[in-house]
Amino acid sequence: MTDRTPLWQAIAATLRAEIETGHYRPGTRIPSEAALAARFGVNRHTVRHALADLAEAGLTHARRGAGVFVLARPTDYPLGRRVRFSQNLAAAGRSGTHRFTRLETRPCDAGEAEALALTQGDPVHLVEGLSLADDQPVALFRSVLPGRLEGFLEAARDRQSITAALAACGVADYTRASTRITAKLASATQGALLQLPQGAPILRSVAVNVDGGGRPVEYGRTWFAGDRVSLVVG
Amino acid sequence: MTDRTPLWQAIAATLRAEIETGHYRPGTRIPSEAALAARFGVNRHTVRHALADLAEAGLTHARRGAGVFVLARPTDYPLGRRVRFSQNLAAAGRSGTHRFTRLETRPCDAGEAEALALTQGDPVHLVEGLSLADDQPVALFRSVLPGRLEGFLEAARDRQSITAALAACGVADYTRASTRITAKLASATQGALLQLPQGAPILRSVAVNVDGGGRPVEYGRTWFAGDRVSLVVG
DNA sequence: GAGTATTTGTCCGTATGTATT
DNA sequence: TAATACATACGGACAAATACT
Repeated sequence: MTDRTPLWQAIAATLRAEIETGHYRPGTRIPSEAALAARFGVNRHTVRHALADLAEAGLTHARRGAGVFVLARPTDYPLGRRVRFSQNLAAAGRSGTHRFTRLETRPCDAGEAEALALTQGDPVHLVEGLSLADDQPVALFRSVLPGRLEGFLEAARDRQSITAALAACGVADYTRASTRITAKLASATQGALLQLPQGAPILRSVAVNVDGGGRPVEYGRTWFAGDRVSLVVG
Repeated sequence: MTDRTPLWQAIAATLRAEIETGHYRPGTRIPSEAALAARFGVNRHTVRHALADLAEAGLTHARRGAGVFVLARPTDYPLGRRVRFSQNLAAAGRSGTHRFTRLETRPCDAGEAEALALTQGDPVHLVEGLSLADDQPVALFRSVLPGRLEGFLEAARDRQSITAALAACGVADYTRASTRITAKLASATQGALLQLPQGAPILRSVAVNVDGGGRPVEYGRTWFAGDRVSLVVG
């Protein structure tokens, strides 16, 4: 019985298995195209065809002059009605932390006013920061909360958690009213903060969270490193 | 009472309103920075600050040497447990259609086998196509379905609908088991099909749909034009 | 900083088997 | 059957980015 599966598919399957069993670990380099061609006894182009398949599936990424690297499997980031950022990464088996880079109270602009059902110029609390998974930046966030929540900023600074700070302000529970997700390209500053090249793909999510009574309590925008995160729905 | 809202915010709000009321239509150019500066009686840099705000919000896009253009409002694409592609765009008040570009049955590869709980080489039906909203391409999709669904391809061709074809094969209802969303850059071919430049941001969603008994019936991958679609959760 | 070797990306070509017309 | 198109596989050459000395 002749084997009719193309060579490149067989090679791709072999490499895929070796990545998934951990023989080639995330972040490490796999052998060069020339080395793989020698190992499988095929032409370099045949190896390239297989590698293209892996890259298309998001398993590897080639850097010219450097080699082909195994990508970390994107951190799953569940999106549900009752999702807390800090819990997500913990659930994914990663050490998830975040750093607040800005905490202030100021008048809101038109967009923020619309999202939070306020009128322009009303005071809002602003929290900006950076989410890290295993010490690697995965997301930038900017949360805007209505100014009626007195003492929110201090609570956020002390507890280093938006959820805990909301609880301290009497908002014990809140749910995700809606989330919009679009793809953008990283700006220079976003790229610098997320340690991505400018022009790298990022996911922008815009979410409005409401309290038990349906009143908006948080207008959050988050920019995820597109290749380090996958948002999971359902 | 003195007005304490910054000039640039007032200008941004004015332009935002003019875009949203349709005074400036998607795809068209808004007046030059110099013209806007003259209109509002401010320095060009103040106008630039306002325009930067609009661009950051995804309303406009500046092209050096050409001008500032109004972007089409992204089509909202709800993601729920029981979501049908064709219904989405209709619900968004747009004329949503899709064209199938490929219909065939062939042995599955390793990744498809894992997603559908099959073994590699088992026959699967493949449906590829293009989703259009108002005659503008918004998404590419590739659905893979287990080969045990006899007559699926013919049903899909006749009815031009995956949902209807599944119903014809006895799968009356199916739900979204999980969806993963990541951001990628458009490849050359994706860009050509979606009428986007290569390197434009796209959303890749990978979904597995299951029948009532929890058996996988569809492994669908969709690539959305990142700036023409926003996925809505909740 | 300069120079060299390595590695991937892209192009040229050739040949063969398979499926479609 | 013949012509055509397509996928697969191999070989070579050079460019571009990177790594290393």
